[in-house]
Amino acid sequence: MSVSRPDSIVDTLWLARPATEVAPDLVGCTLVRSLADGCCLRSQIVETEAYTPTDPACHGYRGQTRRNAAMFGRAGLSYVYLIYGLYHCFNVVTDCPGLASAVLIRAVQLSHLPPWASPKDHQAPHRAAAGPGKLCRLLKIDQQFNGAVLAPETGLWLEHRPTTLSQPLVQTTRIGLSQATDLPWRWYLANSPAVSKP
DNA sequence: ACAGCGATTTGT
DNA sequence: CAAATCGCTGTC
Repeated sequence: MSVSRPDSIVDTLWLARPATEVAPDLVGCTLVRSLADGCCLRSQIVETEAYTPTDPACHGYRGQTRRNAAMFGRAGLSYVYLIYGLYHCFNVVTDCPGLASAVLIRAVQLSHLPPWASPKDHQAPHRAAAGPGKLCRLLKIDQQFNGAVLAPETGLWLEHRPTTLSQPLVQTTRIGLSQATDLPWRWYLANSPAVSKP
């Protein structure tokens, strides 16, 4: 008899592929955040971007530093970094150890907002986690998760998506970059109100 | 050392 | 459109 945890992604093999293959497959997956007080937040990933070792826009493109070390780790780790000194961005590490490869989670949609969501979030609930910095703030994802394993034990993990997506997947260019702006490595769920920039 | 800038968000 | 504000990068 094994303890049933059928939905959590214990196996990380499917993440050990190039970020450009994993990124579209992460759309539609559930991102779960469980907090020490027992509060559990479930959200659907609606927008992702891929970053690869040969990609000038990738943080690891110019080699490993203390900040980006996690993205050189094994698939299934989380890479969290601070942007503009005040927002965190959350990535799922992919591909083989030694390769700087990750998928940025740009937007999620929550079924229920947590108590600490702002009044503005409640006015437009589907926009509350529309953006990489906003979703980290809302899900309380910060540097403590940098390099952490994505698993129920750490309080942050993935669950498989349904076999068929509710909407078609759209592939476009990435957002906010000054380099490699032409690579079509952004994916999002068509018609989703939770996407950072439809 | 130090200036400049970024996978962002918000308010003017 | 500018501010907020930390860490990495290139240059002096």
